[in-house]
Amino acid sequence: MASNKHEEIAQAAIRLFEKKGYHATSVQDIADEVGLQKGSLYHYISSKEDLLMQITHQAINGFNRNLEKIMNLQLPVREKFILAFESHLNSLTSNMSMAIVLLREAFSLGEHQHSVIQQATDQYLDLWCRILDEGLASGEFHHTNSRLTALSILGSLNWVYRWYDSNKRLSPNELAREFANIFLRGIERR
Amino acid sequence: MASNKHEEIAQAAIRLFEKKGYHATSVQDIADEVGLQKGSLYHYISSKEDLLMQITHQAINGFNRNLEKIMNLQLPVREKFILAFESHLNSLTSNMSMAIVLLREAFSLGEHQHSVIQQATDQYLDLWCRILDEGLASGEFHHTNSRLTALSILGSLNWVYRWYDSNKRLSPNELAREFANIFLRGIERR
Amino acid sequence: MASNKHEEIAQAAIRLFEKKGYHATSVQDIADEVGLQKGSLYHYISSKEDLLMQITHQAINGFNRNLEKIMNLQLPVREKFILAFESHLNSLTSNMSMAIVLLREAFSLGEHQHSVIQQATDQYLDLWCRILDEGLASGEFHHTNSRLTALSILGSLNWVYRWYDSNKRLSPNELAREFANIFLRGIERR
Amino acid sequence: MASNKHEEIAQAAIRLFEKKGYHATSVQDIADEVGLQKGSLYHYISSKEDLLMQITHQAINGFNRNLEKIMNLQLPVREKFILAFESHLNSLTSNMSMAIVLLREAFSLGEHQHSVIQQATDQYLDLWCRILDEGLASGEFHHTNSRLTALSILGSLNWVYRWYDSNKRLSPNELAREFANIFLRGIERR
DNA sequence: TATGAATGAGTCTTCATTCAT
DNA sequence: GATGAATGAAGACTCATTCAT
Repeated sequence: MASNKHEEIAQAAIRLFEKKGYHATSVQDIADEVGLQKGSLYHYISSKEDLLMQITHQAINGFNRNLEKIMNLQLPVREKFILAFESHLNSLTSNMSMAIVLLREAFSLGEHQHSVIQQATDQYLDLWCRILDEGLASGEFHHTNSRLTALSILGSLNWVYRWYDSNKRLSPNELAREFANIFLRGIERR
Repeated sequence: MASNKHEEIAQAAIRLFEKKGYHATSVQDIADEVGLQKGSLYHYISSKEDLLMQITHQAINGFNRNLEKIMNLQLPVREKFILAFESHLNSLTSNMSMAIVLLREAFSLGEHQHSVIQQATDQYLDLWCRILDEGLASGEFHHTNSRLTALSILGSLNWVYRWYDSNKRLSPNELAREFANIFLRGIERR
Repeated sequence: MASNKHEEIAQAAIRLFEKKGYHATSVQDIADEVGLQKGSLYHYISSKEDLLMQITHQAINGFNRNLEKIMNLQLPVREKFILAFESHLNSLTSNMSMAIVLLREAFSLGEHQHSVIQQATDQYLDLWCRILDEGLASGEFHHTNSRLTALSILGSLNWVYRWYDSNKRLSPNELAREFANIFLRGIERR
Repeated sequence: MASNKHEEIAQAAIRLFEKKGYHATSVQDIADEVGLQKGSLYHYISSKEDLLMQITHQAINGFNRNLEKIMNLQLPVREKFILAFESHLNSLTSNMSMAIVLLREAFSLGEHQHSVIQQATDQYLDLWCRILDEGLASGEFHHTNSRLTALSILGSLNWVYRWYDSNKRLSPNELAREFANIFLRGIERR
């Protein structure tokens, strides 16, 4: 379990990376935010990049864990499908900054680290494909290229951070249902 | 009209910004790519940020122009809708690097410049909303929150740069039709 | 008398200073090697430089003590001369790392500390001069500038750490006799 | 041919590396010495280590070149031998600072770079061995382990930087002859 | 138009040392 | 004795930009 300070630093980094971007955030900025000297940070992190890695890793893992839980439920595909939308948007909006860092800044990781995140992201895509394939197998969904459909869905959902305004009327769950409906109509057998 | 050299520089910048990201690309990198000295670049550009601005501006303008052309056609909404998908994906894939810079790096612009791009992006969203509203008015599409639907669509389409592989079987137009179908089924009246 | 821990730390420092050099060795490195925390080291040492001082001091003292013992023997100069070579190379090779730290890193000491070492080193040179002068007085050695000769000898002997390989065929005593022979022939009266 | 500024920087570095040591000399120190900003130095050097590399490389090359010239002369071995001593001490004392950097600081180079210098140093040793072998072949020198003898000689000569005071009565050539005599008597056939 | 020298602020990171617990 | 958090100065190096030639 990470020390309080470490968590505090991570949270500060998330805030700053979201607001200014990874590259535009200096280690000094983070230190200031936490009230430590630049050098002192290095008791808790090994490098700025490693900090980004931890954040993005934690973020993608959250998405994966939540979707896996849903996959394991004994429910009609249709309901799983809707829950998946809800899960994604709840993960996204409940810690929007972290999600933004994942979606926008992971690219700044070094090749190796980036590939680790990429792999976890691919896993997430697979989970979505599995839902679609289940629906196909059960006859509830008509035939589609499930990977393409999943990518379409994920695009819609991930784009949300670019425009979602949490003070607005739409709750994450409401939005999830709106989006789910569009896609459900698009793929359900009539 | 931009001199040849200026265009050459812009192209080099696009390539590099796409490959390494805006911040990770140095002015030196660009100069090397063009075969000029760092200092000489400044005869053609006023700043690195300005270069990014020009690229993103040109990119978003391309998207807007192409979609406007389609809007002005005298065609059934359904066909306009499909053409819009094709237009977007052709713009995107025909100059993927530029589109990537737009979608991924515009955020690195200063506040003011960024807001200019944002405005053009909002315009683009409006065009999509207009298509959906047209369909609603003509009775072809059933009632939806058109802005939400447009955002869903744009999310799907813009996400494409994250996974699209031009060497793969799917042409931009094929992909456009696949995506259009999903959304058409989602919003067309039965 | 130094505690065990203190000795352990000194030994670790010797190893590390020899391998990486004084400047390139961090206090952290030493702490790691001993299995202590950085902060804990300071119960045993007062500073990194002081550690170096102790090591070099101990080293040069060893050389001096051993040579003094030989000087006090009642033996023909010729034999003392040879014993001196043996003494030097035994001191050097029996704790090569320490000798290397003395010969290579003493320069990193602050001015004052360095001068203390320098003084002890000068003493060592004097002992060698005395041997040569004894030989001259007894008529065994022909006339030379004894200081110059001593410096020549010490150069030969101290250079040994740069190339001596303890796994090689040559034992320190064998090497001592080889070197002693060269110089004996060089200075002995025919 | 190196620009003036580059040479100026190298000279400043030599002075500083000699006086304070490589590690204790900061890039700032060098910049100050040359009257440039820290950053400006990097127009001329690629790194501090590279600067050290250049200096040591140039130094060892000087030693090698001079000794090679002597090797190619048509002279009795005895005279070559003496010339070699003179050559070494002239190289050493004519640019003492540079020689000191070579002898004392080359160890601070990274493994790869250090091995390059080491190789050139080994070559230099070989040249000395060849002189001794020539003397052996011609019957002028009696049988010795030439490598050991060469190492003994080089030790004597390289140690000189530790005590030689140029304001003192002894010129490099005089010193060379003193040293050469010691070793000549040590190895010449009677 | 093109150069390349120069800047100076800024980057991340390291490190010897101190000190409250 | 031992810890480990904290410091603060210093480290090498990068970079966008300017400008005299």
